[in-house]
Amino acid sequence: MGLEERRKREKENRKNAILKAARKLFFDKGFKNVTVESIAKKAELSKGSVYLYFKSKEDIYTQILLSDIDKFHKVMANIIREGQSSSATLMSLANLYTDFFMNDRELFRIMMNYMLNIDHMNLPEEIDHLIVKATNKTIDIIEEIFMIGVRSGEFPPYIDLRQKRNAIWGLLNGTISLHLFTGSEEKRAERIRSTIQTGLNTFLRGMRTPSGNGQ
Amino acid sequence: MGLEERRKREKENRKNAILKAARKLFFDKGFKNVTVESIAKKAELSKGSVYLYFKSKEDIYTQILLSDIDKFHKVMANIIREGQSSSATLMSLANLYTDFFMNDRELFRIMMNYMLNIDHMNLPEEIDHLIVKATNKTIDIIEEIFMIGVRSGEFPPYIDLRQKRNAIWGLLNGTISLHLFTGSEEKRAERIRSTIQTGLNTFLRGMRTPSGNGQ
DNA sequence: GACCATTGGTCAGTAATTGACCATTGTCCA
DNA sequence: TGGACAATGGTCAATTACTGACCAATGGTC
Repeated sequence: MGLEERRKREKENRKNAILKAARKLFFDKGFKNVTVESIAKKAELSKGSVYLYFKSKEDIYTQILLSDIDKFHKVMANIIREGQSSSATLMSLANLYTDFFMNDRELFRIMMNYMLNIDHMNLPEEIDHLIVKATNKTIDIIEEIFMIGVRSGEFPPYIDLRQKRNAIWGLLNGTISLHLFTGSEEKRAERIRSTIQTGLNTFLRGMRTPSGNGQ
Repeated sequence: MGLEERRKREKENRKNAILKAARKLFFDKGFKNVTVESIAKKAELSKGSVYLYFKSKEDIYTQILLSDIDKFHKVMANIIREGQSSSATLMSLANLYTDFFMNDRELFRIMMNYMLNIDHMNLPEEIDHLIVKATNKTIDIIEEIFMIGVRSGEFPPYIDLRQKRNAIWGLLNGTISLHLFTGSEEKRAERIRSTIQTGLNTFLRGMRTPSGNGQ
């Protein structure tokens, strides 16, 4: 409760106000279409003040990305739980993954761009690396879930892990892409979730039935 | 959500932080024993800043008094309700009155001082006047309640209103004085409330029974 | 390829905050 | 009694935070 402490706290608050304003704008309009002036306005500050807290527009952007990637990892970290079937785990992964990117369209767009090598935006090396890592994280987790399923006998032992993993990853991201940037806001969450849920269920059923022998 | 508006809001917040800190200190220690430096510390500001928002220590004090007197009037304003016996009204007045001053000992002390002409503290004329007015307010309300009670037949018509009114006022403030500045904090509220409640009930019973004929 | 609009970034000017300092007052002790 | 001293209300020059007019670079248009 000191005086120095109060000033530090207020600085932190200012910075957060800018980040909050910027996040919303970036995620609504994308990096290029947001002006620093508009961020300042939304944060109820002057443009000059924004530059007291961040050294560039890009700096704001990368700090948001870093913090969101961090959140992403936290969300993904505890997906795999004891005593839950791999199918159920995959389903909860799909739901969490969808929910996360529903609230962070910009990050999704960026990850997709990286995946597709469209546009590396000239972000610092370090950020590049982290984004790639975050992108791969989901793939790794899906593979891990499949391995657990095979080990427990839930899935046949002869499946091609890589293939299944990629199919699921594609299903997830393809569906999200399709819905996230098209159509109206209304009931978007429901549409994505139900599409993914039925798709995933169908796929898993296919894996377990003898006719669809996992190949 | 403009920029000018934000600054205005923040000024208001600063001022309120000072008032909040000062109120607590004044009510704990009394005007004389509080230093401006201590107010500043508690509000996490420098002494200089306090003087940006208030022109003197006394100014802080009177602003708190004014705002508290205002609150007091708001609390007292709606005591009298249709369809409630005068006894019940008196009881709720007693409870509200007690609760109010439990949280504002300093104001109580000041009002008592004024009543007893002990110390007028050199507050501006205007404040003096308001404090006297607030003090008298309670007396007037008690009298009004008695009059309603007489009119409705709840109390005998021959009672001396002034006498009864003064007795109740004395009971209230005497009890609060006794408890508010002595003994331990623990269960103080309960002690005051129960003392006043039984005292008031006894008094009212006395007024209604033929033997205690209201004189 | 000249003009213009837009916008990222700068910086001199302004506002808010600080705390060392001063003047006054009350206290204590010789 | 009076003077040394501590405590504290109030001031103000120095520091820190914030602002917005301005500049330079960029991209679009005719």
